[in-house]
Amino acid sequence: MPRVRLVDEAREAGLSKTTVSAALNGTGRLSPEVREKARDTARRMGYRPNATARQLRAGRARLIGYVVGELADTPWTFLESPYFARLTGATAATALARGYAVVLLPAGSLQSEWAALPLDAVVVADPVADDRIVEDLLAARIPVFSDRSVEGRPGAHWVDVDATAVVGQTLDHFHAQGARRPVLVVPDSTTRFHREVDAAHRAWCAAHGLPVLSVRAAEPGNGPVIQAVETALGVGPDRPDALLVVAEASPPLVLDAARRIGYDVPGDLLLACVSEDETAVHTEPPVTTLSLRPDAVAEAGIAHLVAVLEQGLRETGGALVPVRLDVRASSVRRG
Amino acid sequence: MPRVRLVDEAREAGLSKTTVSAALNGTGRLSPEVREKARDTARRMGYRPNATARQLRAGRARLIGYVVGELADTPWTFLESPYFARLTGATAATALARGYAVVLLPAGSLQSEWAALPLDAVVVADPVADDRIVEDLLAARIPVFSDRSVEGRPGAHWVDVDATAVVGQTLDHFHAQGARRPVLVVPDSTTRFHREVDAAHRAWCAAHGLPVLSVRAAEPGNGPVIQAVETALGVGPDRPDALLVVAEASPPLVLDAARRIGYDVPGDLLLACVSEDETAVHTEPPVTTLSLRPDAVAEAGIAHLVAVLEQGLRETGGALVPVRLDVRASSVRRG
DNA sequence: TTGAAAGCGCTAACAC
DNA sequence: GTGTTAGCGCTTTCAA
Repeated sequence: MPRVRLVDEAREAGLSKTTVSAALNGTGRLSPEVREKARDTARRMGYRPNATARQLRAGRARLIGYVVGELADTPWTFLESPYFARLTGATAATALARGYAVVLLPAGSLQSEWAALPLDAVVVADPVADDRIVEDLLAARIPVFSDRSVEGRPGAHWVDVDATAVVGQTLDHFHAQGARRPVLVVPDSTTRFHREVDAAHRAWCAAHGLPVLSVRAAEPGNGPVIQAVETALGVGPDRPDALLVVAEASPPLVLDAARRIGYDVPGDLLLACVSEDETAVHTEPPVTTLSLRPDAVAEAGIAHLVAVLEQGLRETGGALVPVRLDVRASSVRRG
Repeated sequence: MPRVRLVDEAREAGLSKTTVSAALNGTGRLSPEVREKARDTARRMGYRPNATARQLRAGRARLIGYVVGELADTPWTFLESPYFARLTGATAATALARGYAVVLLPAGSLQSEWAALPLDAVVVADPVADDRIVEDLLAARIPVFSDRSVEGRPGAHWVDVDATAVVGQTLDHFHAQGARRPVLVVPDSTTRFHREVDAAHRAWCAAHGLPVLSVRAAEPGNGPVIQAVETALGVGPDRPDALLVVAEASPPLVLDAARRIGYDVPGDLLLACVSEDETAVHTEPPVTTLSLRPDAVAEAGIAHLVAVLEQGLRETGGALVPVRLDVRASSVRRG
């Protein structure tokens, strides 16, 4: 039993394709009776327009690709990071609300994987340095939306997190709580974000006349980061009095590590993690987090994308999305 | 500058559409020179076939929808669960390898949200009880792939996790380690999986002549589950000697909770969590986990989907995917 | 107010 | 071997 087509239902209703199409789409000038009749017949026959045919006619498929760089080696691990999980969900939801569907693409996918898809644009959530995908997409004249690392390339647009604010807000908060030896833990990755955090940290310390204390985790992921935390907290006679972890590590694990080394949080050590992980709320004490606002990033990105696609917006400076510090007991001096 | 079409490049190469099409698709019988010439011209002009037109011709878009039930109230929170994160990634990767792209759909989405998409099938990862989406899809004659709860409905196919094995393997392991008062914590949800776990637990306890100890968390999510853990471990004079948490809760949080109440793990209490969360490896001691094998579920599901779509496979019994117990120090008696 | 016909870009019979 | 042609199912001028 083949699917009901527009012609089928037109014939059944004794009308023409044109009339039925207009009736169902609410276009054209038709008498109410005819419109009603067409709709009735459609319902009765279970007619559903063929999406592909419509897309062909329309010239666009309202489909956007979504690529994320892999964390560690395994593609898709990214989704296990609360930040990317939320970014992904928020992107899909926002896009859908604007009439665009999102298809998931693995990082490092080849032309052959996405060439068969009618993509209007592609969002590259976290471009991996050596990934060819951005160039390939631009060469295929598919608009790319990514982070600031694509800035300046024709056809590429960006939205990014304000890395300077990340460091500034947290260290200002530590400072206000009396900390004078804050230490930073950040992965030794080539990601633009981590480089910016590092730079912002140096600048902040210089501006405040404090020593630049920082430890780089060998790579992202809980294992290496926890190790780096242990290193950071173990240093010499002058122990740090505050710790900022910018690595999406599990807050309970970081807290446990600090305790194992003999710190009381927040007594001897103020703690804050850049993380979207809700477990931070459930530890004892709850852990202060700095949210990168994946939902806001997604919204800004999709808004930008829609503007470019639908109003042919050409050059814009991109957008820097603000972050949010959620102060909890782990970074508040008891008094 | 409009996009290069097949006709454009045919004219440029001095060939017909047919010839060029055949040359690029590797079909038909063409002289090597002609084929090469066509390919050259295509490359030179930057010709890329229009995906929508191909789909229309082919009759299918090789696009599948992917819907997940929301955890708590917020749609998309699911992605923050390591299980669903991996299931999602594995589904997308497996599907893509088979030539199908996956589009992300929010739970509870209306017809209007997916009707405009040329979906060949839809995967419903975790059907929410009162979600109309499954009926709507089936009514639209779109094949649905989901868990066992759709069993028996025409057009619906399933793959599921073996809930009995989840409970059996873990409790057998506890029992072998000498535990005689294992307690189960499971969310009080209407999810089929949780109901099955509950039933399997009763059956196992009855079969082994042990008391049925269990506590239901008010809902999924770390907060309620940790509370339930506290309740479970606090009970009366006969304290439990083993704890199984089937709720995708954060292993470090569960461990910390047990400690706060005064348990030594694994001294007084053996601990295992059903979880894909890799933080389990990094606690002290590391936490035993039972993996629901989201990657295996995805593979089985997509294999099934492809068989149905491409070989018109009709009735099959569905598949039960095995689970994997990763024994770590938290559930091994010292000594 | 309604209908006939062209055409979106591609592929595959079928003729040459 | 290569080209001509007829659609895939839909929307939309344009004519009646």
